Amino acid sequence: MDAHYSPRDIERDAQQYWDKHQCFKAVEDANREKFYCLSMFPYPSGKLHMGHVRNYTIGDVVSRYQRMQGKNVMQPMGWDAFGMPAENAAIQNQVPPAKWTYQNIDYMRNQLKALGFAYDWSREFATCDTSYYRWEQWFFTKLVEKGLVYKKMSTVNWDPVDQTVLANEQVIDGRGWRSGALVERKEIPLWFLKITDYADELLADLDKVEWPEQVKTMQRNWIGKSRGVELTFDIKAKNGSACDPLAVYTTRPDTLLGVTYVAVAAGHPLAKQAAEQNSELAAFCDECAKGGTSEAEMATKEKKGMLTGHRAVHPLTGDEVPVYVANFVLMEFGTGAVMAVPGHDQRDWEFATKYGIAIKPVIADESGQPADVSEAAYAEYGMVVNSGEFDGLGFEQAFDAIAAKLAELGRGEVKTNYRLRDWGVARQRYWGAPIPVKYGPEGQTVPLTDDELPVSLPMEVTVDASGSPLKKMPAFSDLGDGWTRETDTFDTFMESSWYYARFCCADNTEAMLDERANYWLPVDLYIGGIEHAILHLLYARFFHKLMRDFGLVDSDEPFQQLLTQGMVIAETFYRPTDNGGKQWFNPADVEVKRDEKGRPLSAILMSDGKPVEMGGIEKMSKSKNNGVDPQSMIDKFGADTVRLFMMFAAPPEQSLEWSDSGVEGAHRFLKRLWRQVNDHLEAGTPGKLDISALNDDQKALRRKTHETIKKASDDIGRRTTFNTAIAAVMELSNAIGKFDDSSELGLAVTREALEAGVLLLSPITPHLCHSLWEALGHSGPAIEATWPVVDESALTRDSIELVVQVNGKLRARLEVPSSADKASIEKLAMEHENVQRFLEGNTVRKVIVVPGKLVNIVVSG
RNA sequence: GCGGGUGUGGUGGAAUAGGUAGACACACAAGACUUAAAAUCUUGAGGCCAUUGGCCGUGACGGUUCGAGUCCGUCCACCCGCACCA
Repeated sequence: MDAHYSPRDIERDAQQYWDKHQCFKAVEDANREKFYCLSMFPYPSGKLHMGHVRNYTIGDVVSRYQRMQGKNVMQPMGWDAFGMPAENAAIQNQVPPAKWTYQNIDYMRNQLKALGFAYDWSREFATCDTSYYRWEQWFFTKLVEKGLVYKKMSTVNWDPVDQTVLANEQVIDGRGWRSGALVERKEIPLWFLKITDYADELLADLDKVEWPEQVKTMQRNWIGKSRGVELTFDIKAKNGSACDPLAVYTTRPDTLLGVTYVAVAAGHPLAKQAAEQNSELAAFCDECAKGGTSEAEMATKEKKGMLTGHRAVHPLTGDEVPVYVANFVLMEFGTGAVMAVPGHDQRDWEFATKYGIAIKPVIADESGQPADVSEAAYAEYGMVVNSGEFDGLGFEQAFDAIAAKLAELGRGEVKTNYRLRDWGVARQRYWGAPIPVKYGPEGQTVPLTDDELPVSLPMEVTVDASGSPLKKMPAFSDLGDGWTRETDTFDTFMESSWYYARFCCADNTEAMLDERANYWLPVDLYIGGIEHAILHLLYARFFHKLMRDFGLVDSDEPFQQLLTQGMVIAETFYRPTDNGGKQWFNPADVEVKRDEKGRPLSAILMSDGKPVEMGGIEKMSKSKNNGVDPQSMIDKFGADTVRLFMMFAAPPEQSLEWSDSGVEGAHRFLKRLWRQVNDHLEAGTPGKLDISALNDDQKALRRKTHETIKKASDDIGRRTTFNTAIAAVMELSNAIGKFDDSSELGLAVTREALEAGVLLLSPITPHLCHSLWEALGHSGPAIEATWPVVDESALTRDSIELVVQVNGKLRARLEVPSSADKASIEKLAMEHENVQRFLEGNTVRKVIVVPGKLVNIVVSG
């Protein structure tokens, strides 16, 4: 072998070998246990960033490990290719989105190949391929037939200057990112999928998957199943005209007697009616329509309200309470109105305090007295008070009694509610899959038939910032005879909701899915960023159930096990632009000045030497331009070093602030391992590994070898903590370095240690290990080798170290025979000189012996 | 604001079921090799005091326990998500 480690050559050779032998082509085989390992496919934004490298290395390590366990592994890769950045690039650089996207794909595919990921490239596709989205269009028309699709009015962010719909991301401080205009909320008709029909199953089936508990919790909270009461207040209109009763939903009917006002959304009929004769109120309602639609924006903005002049009649007491319009109540959530109990809801309390509305406590605190609500609301459950016939009841009894009373009066009923809302899938954008619907001259809405599909997106297009280009293309939208085509396209979450299934049979031109999907599904391990914990994963679960109910797949859930990778985050840098926006600069182009403790103080752009603002540390993204391109690191150190360093930096689930200091250390380790194998081969030919003839040092190294196999197997196979597996192999390498024995037996022990180290590392640094395995004289490639097996007999020790504590503080270390019993350990511990010092003048109360670990002597004076 | 998470040396992190805090690295320092540098190798190191050793120390403050980085409570900081970024 070459005495010098040259990644460029060995990585090329290994990749050529895998390619030539089609090592990673996955073939269905009913007789073998399958393992479908999937990493979330990337948006082709231009270049890979470190978050991708982390994600895909994790997937590759697990795939290669499972392969060495004898599984039939499938690891595909593709492109989540529709989305806004392609349109933004088109506006900026006049490149058609398709061209831009496919160019990016070509570049990024090469980067993935250079990193040596074990993908079955024969299954690759991009979601912007007509051959992919045509099946999505087809499936959508089937969902329309099943009644799972409907159209309704919905609110979007409207930029009045650019005359276009904005994504939430494009609304910054309530203004359009490009125009700087104040964003308005606008109602337009949009297509929805009935995900709420599946809310209960989506909740219940979380119990069937092996996902991190935190992700399940987030999904449960998102679905937000609650039991409450929907009730109505009669309305006495200001001008005496007739009004429909006002419906509200509450999970706290026990506090019903504490209602002191009700609030409605600005778009609520009651608000509109009141505003007709009240210009001040009309102005307030207009103001409520300003700003973005995101929930975060709603929840953080100042709570404001205004009296409508209407009065609401309490359904139980008959008391009248005022009706407000409030900017935090939204028409599309629930009934568009809320009852307010300022005594027992903090938001209501703040609103009541601001507008001088009465606050009435109707729940007792721990003392049994009405809760003190003078400083804050009391939101705990407790005994009902100040509520007439319901006084003295607890939460459950009060809930039931008040619900029963309302039902008896015909004023309300118990209702299960979900926070989850139906999925709006229509986007007013060009670069997405066209929604396969047409509209007739008499206002008909008709899904396209099979022979009218697919609807291909026109590729020749001019994109500007003002609305969807499809709307301006009669060649696309005008079907003749008064018929027009839908110009909205699908939410890109649609494509990412079923791509995992299409990978199983990506070459099928006759059907969306075939039997191969049932061979591979569910995905055994799905790996991706924690930022997808709710939306993408929930939509994909929903889509899977839709496909199941359509007979396309057998399973209930798409992803059996989930590994949520922590974000790779980096500092962001920007300069304000003239229209109030921000121009973001890449960390690679910025120099940061730090104080003596390493904290960043200020930053300058290297190209002009002028300062830039620091925008905080955030996940690497295209929009904030803080993605670090791995390419220069690959070029300098090779793929194995980048993979090793990435896996060594932190455990997968932890977020990771990017810094490339330390990458040299990872490279140094690989060079050392290379040299160790080389030195070993030059030292002579090992003899037979005669275990019974080993001396103490040989036994010690052999024990280290098998301890390492044990730890690394557990770390990779069960814990997925690759950093500790790498540390263990580094320890083994250090032990080999200190082991100086070139006897035949010594070389045999070293050989066993080196071979174990090479195989344990091979999922992480596959190219290097491919070469080393060959150099160690094996005829088959490392990827065909089986995972090393622990020899339990090598793990035994003659003596072990125990620590002795007195009152929990470490006072001595003892070397005792492994066979020592508790009594003799206790005796040895007591006799230790330093322990004696702390026992002196004290009485021993208790001695705790934890076998193999420690002795704790509890004393008191 | 709401939901979910994280917080350990100068830095990344380790401690897996409540039992030795700081494994393994990075950076740093000293030494070896070298005309020199790089590379490589050896050694050192949480802080404070000290001779064996001691005291303090895992974001802050409390609690449970023989024993807490780990469990519980309150608070602080940061990260992720909040339905049109993907």
